[in-house]
Amino acid sequence: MKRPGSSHERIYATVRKIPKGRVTTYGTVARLSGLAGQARLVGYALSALPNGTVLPWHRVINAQGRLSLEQSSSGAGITQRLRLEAEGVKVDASGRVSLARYGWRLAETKTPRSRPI
DNA sequence: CCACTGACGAGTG
DNA sequence: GCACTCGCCAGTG
Repeated sequence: MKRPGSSHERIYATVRKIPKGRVTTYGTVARLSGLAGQARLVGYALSALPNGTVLPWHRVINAQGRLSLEQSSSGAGITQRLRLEAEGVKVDASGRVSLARYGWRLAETKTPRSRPI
């Protein structure tokens, strides 16, 4: 049953489920939160994150496998990159991440092929 | 209530 | 790979 609560809470709950060393896309988070097709809502929810909220938001990237924040030329983009690398996720110079390698859930289930680690 | 903006996704050229 | 368009929802003035 769906709870008429805030969509933000569902999104936060989903983001919290992302295992360490893995990344996922906004669309995936939206889907797992019951908000399929509303990837923008995820981005909006994360942008409205209260100060001091504990959430692995840095594991959420866009469908292109890039760090949206880094693209937007924001200081936070650097933080996301550092946090990902600290977890073992390799980030390209262009802020690109291999979804085929670190992709969580969808990418993992849809592409169960061997992962050249 | 209307217009604009925003951490997106998918499609098209 | 890049630029543009449409669709989606929420917040702000």
